[in-house]
Amino acid sequence: MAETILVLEDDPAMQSFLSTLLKSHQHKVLSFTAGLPALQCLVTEPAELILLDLGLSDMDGQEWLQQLRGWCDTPVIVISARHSEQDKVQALDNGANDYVTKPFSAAELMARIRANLRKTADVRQVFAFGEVQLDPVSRTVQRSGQAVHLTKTEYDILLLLMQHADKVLTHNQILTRVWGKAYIDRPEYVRVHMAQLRQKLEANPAAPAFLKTESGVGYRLTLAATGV
Amino acid sequence: MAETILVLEDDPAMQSFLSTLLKSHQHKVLSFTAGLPALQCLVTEPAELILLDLGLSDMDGQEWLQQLRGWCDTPVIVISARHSEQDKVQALDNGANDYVTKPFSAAELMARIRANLRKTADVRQVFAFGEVQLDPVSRTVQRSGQAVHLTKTEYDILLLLMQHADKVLTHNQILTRVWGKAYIDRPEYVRVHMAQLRQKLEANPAAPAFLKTESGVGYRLTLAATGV
DNA sequence: TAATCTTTATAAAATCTTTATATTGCACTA
DNA sequence: TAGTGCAATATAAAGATTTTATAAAGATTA
Repeated sequence: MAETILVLEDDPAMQSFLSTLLKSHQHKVLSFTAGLPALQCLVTEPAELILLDLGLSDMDGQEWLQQLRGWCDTPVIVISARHSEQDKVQALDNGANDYVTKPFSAAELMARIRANLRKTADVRQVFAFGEVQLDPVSRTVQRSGQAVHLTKTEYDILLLLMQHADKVLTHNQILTRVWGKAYIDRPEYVRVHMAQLRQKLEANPAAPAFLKTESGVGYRLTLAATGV
Repeated sequence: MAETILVLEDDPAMQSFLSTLLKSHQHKVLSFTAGLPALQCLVTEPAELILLDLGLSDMDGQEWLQQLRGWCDTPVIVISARHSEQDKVQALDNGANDYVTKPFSAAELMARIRANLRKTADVRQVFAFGEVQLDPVSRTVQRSGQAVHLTKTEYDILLLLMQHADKVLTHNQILTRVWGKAYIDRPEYVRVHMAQLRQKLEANPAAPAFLKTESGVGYRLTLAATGV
């Protein structure tokens, strides 16, 4: 499964079109027609990219974008029927990464999605920290050049942390992404597997330099080693 | 002087138009009409962004892009008279970050340039006062460039104060937002944690320059340092 | 069977709450 | 205006609680 994409689109026909298109490219799709539920979803279920139609019914799309940018820097591609220069400029200055006007070609949209995902990947292209390297293509992990065997769960957690490097992932976010929504009251699952990851990847598991605990919040993978 | 932008454009009229436009927005402009000199220039003189017209005379623009991406990940905005879907997709997949077709509006181009510069500069919305910076996306706080560890409660209080900078927040408001409505008769909770925040963030905790007490009311975060 | 995940128990760490004491701010009075 | 006393605040430190780390046993899966 490729990257998760959240689609916030009012019109059912367009929503269905986008959903089909994205799924045919192996993306996981989170579909929303109203702004508030979409924001709430993003808190627990991080997406790699957001498609936003400015014409929402429950709130203004520009406002939605501003609110989102207060805490989330996931790439946003705005899709809009509004061709006016003012709308474009406002959306881009509100933090949108791209602006596509209807009608658009499916191939172009997908290319723009790839371009914007690449950028995220560029930033996180550093699928490495300290002596550890992760190759998402082969699903393998090396430490100081030596292959390290991770179980599926361990690998999934590590990949998730790396995709959101330097950010805090809450227990709920990790549980939702790795185990599923039904597991949000089992933080001990995360703890046990984090301990395993530290055993396998940290020089001193008792004083981790990269796989950090944020007490009361969750875990964070820091790319630059920090003493304490 | 703002960011340096390299313009690779064949047509003298367009080259001159872009150059004037960019300079009027305080950018430093490196102008080229041929591909090879532009590549050579980028080796020694790094640019923050590249505007590329696909219709070059000495080589194909798509090829130029491929060559560039072999070693350089500076954002590229393609400007082209070619409206065909195939050209767009190819350019984006060759590593372009955006694609603008002629004719375009100057305001839109500038907005797209800002959007593409933003991610390089990683200019997220950060709250700041004095030497302290708070990044809500990564949930981190720095003081004079050094990471400062705040507990969950300390962070929650600081974020709340920053979201309402320069305004007074009463004990009740802070208690309600951070602990919950049941805690409105425990002002001592706030006091203890405010003292902690001052220890960690103020140069002289006993005479705070930013985290101010409003006796009998609550607390205020002032953005501009004040003596007393 | 071997590998992995789940569950449990216990120890350790981090954080929060509570308390005590010192200090400050402020209204009121002489 | 200076002084007095009360209320509000600052702060350290102890105690209590929550959260986390870790090992290891049991359950599950392939």
